[in-house]
Amino acid sequence: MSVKSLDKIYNPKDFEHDGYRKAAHLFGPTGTGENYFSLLMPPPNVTGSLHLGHALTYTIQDILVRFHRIAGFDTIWQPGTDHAGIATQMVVARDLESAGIDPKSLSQDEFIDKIWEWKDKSGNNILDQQKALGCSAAWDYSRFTMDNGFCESVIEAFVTLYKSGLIFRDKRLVNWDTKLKTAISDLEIQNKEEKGTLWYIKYRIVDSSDFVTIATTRPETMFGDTAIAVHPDDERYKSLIGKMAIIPYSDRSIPIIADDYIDMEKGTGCLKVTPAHDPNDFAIGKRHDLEMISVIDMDGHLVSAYVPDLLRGLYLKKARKILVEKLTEDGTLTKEEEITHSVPYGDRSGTVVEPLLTEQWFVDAKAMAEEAIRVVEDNEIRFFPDKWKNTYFDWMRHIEPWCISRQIIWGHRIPAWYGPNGEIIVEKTEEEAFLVAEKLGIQIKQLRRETDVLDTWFSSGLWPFATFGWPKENSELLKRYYPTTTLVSGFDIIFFWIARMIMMSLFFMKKIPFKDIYIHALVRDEKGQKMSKSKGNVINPMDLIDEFGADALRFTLAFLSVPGRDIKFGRDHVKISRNFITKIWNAGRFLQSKGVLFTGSVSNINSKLNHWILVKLKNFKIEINKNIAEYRFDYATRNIQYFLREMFCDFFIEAMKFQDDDETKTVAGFVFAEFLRSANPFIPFVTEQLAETLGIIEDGSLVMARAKQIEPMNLSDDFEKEVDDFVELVHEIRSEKQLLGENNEKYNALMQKIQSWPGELRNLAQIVR
RNA sequence: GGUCACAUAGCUCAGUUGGUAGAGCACUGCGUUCACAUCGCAGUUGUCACAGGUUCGAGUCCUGUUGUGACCACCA
Repeated sequence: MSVKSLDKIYNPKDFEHDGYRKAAHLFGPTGTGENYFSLLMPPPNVTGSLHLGHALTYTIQDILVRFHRIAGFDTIWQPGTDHAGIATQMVVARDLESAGIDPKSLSQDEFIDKIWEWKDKSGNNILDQQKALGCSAAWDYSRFTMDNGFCESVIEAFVTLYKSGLIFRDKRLVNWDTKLKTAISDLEIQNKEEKGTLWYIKYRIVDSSDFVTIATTRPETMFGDTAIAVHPDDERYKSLIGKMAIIPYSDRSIPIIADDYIDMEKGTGCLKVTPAHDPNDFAIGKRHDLEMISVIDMDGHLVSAYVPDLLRGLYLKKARKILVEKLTEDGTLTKEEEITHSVPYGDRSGTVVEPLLTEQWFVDAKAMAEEAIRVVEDNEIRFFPDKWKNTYFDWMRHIEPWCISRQIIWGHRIPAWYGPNGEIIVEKTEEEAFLVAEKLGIQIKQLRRETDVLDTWFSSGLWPFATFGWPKENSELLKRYYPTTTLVSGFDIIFFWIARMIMMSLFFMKKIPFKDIYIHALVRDEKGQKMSKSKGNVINPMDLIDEFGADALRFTLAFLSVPGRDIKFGRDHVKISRNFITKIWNAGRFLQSKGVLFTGSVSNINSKLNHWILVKLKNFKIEINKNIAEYRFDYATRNIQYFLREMFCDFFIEAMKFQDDDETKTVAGFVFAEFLRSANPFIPFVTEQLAETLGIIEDGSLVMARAKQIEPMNLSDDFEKEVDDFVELVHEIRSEKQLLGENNEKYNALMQKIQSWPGELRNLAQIVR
């Protein structure tokens, strides 16, 4: 509904805000002009629906984009979605199950088709919600991390990194998710504090009746032990070093070795070393060149020829229970102790993660991190707030090889082929791989294509340049909009995404991907607790938009965005914002009823009142521009409130009721129009609706998004102080009247003063009332 | 164990180079006068966590303590 007259009170439900639809074609880049502003939208997972965290991050991004667009920058806000490998595959599998379909009964291709179906449905859902929030992204340029062009980018990146020696294949200890049956990276692990048991177990010394006692929380892994380690200076065990010990229920004997890593205080001071199933033991194993014996399979069963028949093939938990019973029975287990320790869980699956020895693909992150650290040290890339760079450095300086292969089906398939004798061929296409194979004398039918896919974050890491057409040589978008200007993100993906983008961009583009990184807060509930489905305290932003309007939600989120502090979000805040937006609406109604014209030019101002409001407007614009440039959106919303309420409504509009000559009306129209422009990034729907209805912009073509910046006039501050004094006197008189009534000496004196105020302002004394 | 935050009115929070403590909500009183009751006008509310120090002067700077939270590492 388009309103010509603002004859009713603002209610978000009454307006469809079709200004958004009309302006949508203007959201893309123009490709012209000197300055550009380029912003990447962190691609939401295709599985997702909008939550308040999204609403916050998109609001901040849209504020930046609209602000720069209005200021005349050529602006691109690059949107898209992420295929989110594991997460999506899980959600779709669950969806199929609830529809009575067993995902395992589908072929791989059928399953992938189902995922694409889901993606189309879910992707649109997110898009609609982003639009409802008012996001002015370059929708026509939207990308998906698995669209055709992006697939090419990923292949190119992988092959280039491989041939540069930065991607390698290796047999290492990786985090294995026994439920999803895939490797996952260190970042995808959540450690949880848990109660557990520490078991003390005796190992007999070979050719002796003596024992050595170790303490362990995982007795079932003892069949993979290949040493017992003690500290070289430990007087208790010095004499044992070099001797052999026998693993219970096994005829296998293992050496007792000395290693500095051992802590004499912990447990018994003797550590069973299981290199294939523990990262620290793996390191010890490497140092001492120990055998690595795997006794756990990829489903989480205890397997291996070294495992006694009784336990072989059982799930770990079951095997542990039986083993502990047996050991207790025959006195090999001497002590049990309750302890709390932390246990690694898979982020997505929620099951215990097993360190397993498998062949995987890795990125040599250490090599790539060097330059990525330097650009932040040298302030080529800056964090806002600054403190986050410490978090970044901390991780980057201790970075480990990044495991990028996943044993799932939804994702970018690794472009590698294996020959019959362990040859590895990595090429962009099958044809090229075949050519290489021929040269090596390998028959094509002997080649086996890698089935693993890449970690989702490998493709997301290419987002800053792949979205703009890389590796195409002639990409105009890449030339014009890379590097991007700013990145807006939550702290939770500094490692997952931001660090990877910086490393990838520096390698492939030889230039930083963005100059500023704005890290926003986490949205919590009113009590400061994390919002989660299980707690039932999740607030759906769409409900808030329905009830209070997107403008109110946006304004609230910006208002609460204090750097370095989490947001405690309550719906009362949104209501307050809605009330303020009503205030703007009503100011517009008043001006319209006064017959104000909004297109007049302002020059040769005579009235002090008008001069005053213009100075206040100028200051307001300076302040808000400064605050947005410094990412202080909380201050900016306060600027908006203060100017509109205290300056414009409470004094200027009230004064207008006694001074409504043509000059004042022209100034009022000018000031209000300029206010709407400044507030538009925060309050797009209502400002656009008002601008259209009041004739500030041409009807039917909402070019608010491209409004010309009107340079602040060269105003002197001459009259500012006098009117400020006058305003203060008005407050003083009202206060006096309220406290002591109208018949007292002080009140009379103040009234006398205001009524004999020299010059123009005397007429405004009536404002006291 | 390491790192980083935070602690200001009943509540949520500002306080940007050290100079008489602020806003909104809540609460109290008044008010429907040419926008606005989704409102206006006016008012009440503080050992700025604690203890020291620097300074003419500290919410602000320094040290320590307590409490809360986050992240990283370790966990035999």
